[in-house]
Amino acid sequence: MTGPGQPGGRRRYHHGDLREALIETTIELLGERDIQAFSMAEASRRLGVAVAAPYRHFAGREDLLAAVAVRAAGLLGQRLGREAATGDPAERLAAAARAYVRFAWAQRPLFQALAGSGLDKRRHPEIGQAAQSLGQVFLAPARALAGGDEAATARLSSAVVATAHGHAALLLDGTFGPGPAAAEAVAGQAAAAARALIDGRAWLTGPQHGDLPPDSPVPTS
Amino acid sequence: MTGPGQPGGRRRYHHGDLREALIETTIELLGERDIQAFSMAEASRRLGVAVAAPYRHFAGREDLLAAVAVRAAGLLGQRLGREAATGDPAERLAAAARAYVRFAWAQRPLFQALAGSGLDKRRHPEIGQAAQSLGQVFLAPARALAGGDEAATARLSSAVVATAHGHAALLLDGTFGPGPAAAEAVAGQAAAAARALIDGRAWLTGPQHGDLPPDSPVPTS
DNA sequence: GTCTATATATCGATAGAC
DNA sequence: GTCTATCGATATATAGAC
Repeated sequence: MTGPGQPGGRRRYHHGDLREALIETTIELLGERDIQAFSMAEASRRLGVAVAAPYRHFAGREDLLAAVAVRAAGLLGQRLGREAATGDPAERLAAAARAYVRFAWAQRPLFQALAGSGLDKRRHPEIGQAAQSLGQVFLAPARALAGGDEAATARLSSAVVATAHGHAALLLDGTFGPGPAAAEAVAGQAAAAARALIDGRAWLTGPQHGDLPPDSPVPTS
Repeated sequence: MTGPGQPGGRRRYHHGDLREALIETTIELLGERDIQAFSMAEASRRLGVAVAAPYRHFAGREDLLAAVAVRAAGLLGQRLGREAATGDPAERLAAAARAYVRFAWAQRPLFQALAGSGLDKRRHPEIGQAAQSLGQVFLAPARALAGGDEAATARLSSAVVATAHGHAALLLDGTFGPGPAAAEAVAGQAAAAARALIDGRAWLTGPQHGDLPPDSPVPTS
């Protein structure tokens, strides 16, 4: 769909769904440079539209990134549901942790829009809403392991989510070393850590620590 | 030390250590607005110097933020060393995880400069270097628990660091709910998760997963 | 309704004067 | 070591063409 060589860059967009084109181009750009360096102007330039055109569809840079984050939450939810669908509860929880890290690596730009964009969650409740269903993938097997105790369920689920998130964040960080070789190893580490947490979950369900809110399972900025 | 009311903002700096003043003002600004919104110009304005002055001391925005990150690594290392100094190895590891989360909450701007600034680690090796000593606080007790097995030591230490980091990131994210009430509860959760990981560490030391680099313990961007 | 053209303001960074 | 002046790039807002 690239138009004939206009001066000043490829013009892949003519007239159509600019909103959708902007989301796709943003994902593309997030894969090339840091999310902090993303700009509406560059997205406009790549699409061959005026820099002001996106403001007809998004109030600003934050709104566009929030739309990408919502999309990321949906895709991550699909992947978690797919990879953590079978097995006993412990296996499903470990598979969810592994899938979380795998998604962060394979879809780095999307994951960063969801969990590393610094978006203010209160100004973009649609992200938290889209992420809410993600938490169910962790909560359901945790509930089975906690034997119906909702407080214990929340603590186990939160611990596994935090562990998976921490592994993903440090992997993208380069803390676990460069290169794709580390990715699958870290995903396996996250799954193993989840199994370890399950084995030692008596520490999590003890009465010595303050309660956590029961519905707080997913990163959003 | 505020000078007499000059027009256009408080002038706290006259002639002296501009480099140090910039680092302190940057930390102050990071506490007021998002790190993404930090600008050299605003730091200059607040100090009452020209916008070009900082470039005598820092090559650019990234260099200034990297200097703040190095300072953050030092302070975090001090706090970890202080709070994880006593007790048996399991207690020290759990205390390190708790202290990690507490630092992230209490020194949010510094922690974000260290772990959430998106700095390219390869372009700022001094950050990784400053963070290296941090890893020792986790590695030493992990080594005692792993009985001298270096691969097992690295896996246990990495898992605890990742879990602590995940709890800290989601806490700052707002995922665990707003307000300072959540902070200490999450810190306790991270400590409990560390104990659970230790209890279930047989899962981490199994031969079924790929090795991780033995010296990769700390977040840097 | 959708997009272009344009104006204003701010930021990062550089060059040269003091 | 700091300032003035300036450049290029950017976000935002407005007015008007299609």
